[in-house]
Amino acid sequence: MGRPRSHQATQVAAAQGRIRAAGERLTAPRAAVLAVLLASDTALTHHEVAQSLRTGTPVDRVTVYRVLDWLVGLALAHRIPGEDRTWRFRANRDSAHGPHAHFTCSSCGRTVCLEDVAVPPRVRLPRGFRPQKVELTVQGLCAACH
Amino acid sequence: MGRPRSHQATQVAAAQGRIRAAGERLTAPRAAVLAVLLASDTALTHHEVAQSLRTGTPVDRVTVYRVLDWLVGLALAHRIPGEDRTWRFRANRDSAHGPHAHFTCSSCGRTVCLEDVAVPPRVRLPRGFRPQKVELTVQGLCAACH
DNA sequence: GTCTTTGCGCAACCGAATTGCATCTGCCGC
DNA sequence: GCGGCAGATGCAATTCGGTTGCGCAAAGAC
Ligand SMILES: [Mn+2]
Ligand SMILES: [Mn+2]
Ligand SMILES: [Zn+2]
Ligand SMILES: [Zn+2]
Repeated sequence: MGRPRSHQATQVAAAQGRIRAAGERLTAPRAAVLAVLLASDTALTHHEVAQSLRTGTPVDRVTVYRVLDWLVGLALAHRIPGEDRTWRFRANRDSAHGPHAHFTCSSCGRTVCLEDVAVPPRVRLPRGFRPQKVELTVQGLCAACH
Repeated sequence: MGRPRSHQATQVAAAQGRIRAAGERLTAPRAAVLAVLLASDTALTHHEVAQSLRTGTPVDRVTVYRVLDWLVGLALAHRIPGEDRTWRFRANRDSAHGPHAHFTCSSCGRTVCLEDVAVPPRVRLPRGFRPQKVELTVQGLCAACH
């Protein structure tokens, strides 16, 4: 299901380029993890990432966690909180991508970015409250599970 | 900090009334948990609820979980997903309360309902996607942590 | 008061994520 | 190319929020 395994392999070079461009230390786990994210059209859990790496470049689960965090810190990926209390990760494609909504299928768990749905720019808060981040999440059934 | 302990005690009668009105079996843990929620002006984690019950009516943690779920099922409370992967719970005050946004302080963790901020009623989804629930969460600093 | 149904407490369990620490390795300076 | 060192990895153990199974207790119907 999904695209051929080769797609992920072709993303390794792209991943290496991005890591180098960020002026960061290039390692096999980092390139491999980022390549997995780049090859996916849905946001992935750490578990799904580790699974994808089983064949080819096995990476310790802890390292997967650390690399994902590191990617988020560098803004090479973003982290999406899930109703099931697991983070999901997606590579940031274009550098000019703003905060957007997310959709999670309550049946299959697939999470996709709704890139064209911006989060409400202004929310009325109580006096003295200062906003930092706004999260807009839609739960429902995806086209496949419909 | 917060209001006097007595406030929680005064809510026990109110809690009993609500449970009876729902036609459900009345037990000490149920009334105690709901009373804690009613006495709080912020949404509480299961841990905070259990903590509140330590003195007075100690309730097993599993029972707290089950009662909270049960309250949500009866629509006597609602559950708020948190960035820190813990649910928070708040009693439903007025019967006519719709879906609303929530605010979580990234410093002290306090979560409040933004009752007057409605979630976006319509979100543009990909073809074949069917929405079920929309969650709007703001993270930032509350007045106390500002 | 008895009976049945349902909730409670306890202990064990689970999965996601984190931490501590020893070892390894990019990559900078030479 | 060749150290050397800061920083990344792997492994084991741990934390933490939440769940499950089951025997016992008690609510409330009669
Ligand atoms: Mn996204
Ligand atoms: Mn609320
Ligand atoms: Zn689906
Ligand atoms: Zn605060």
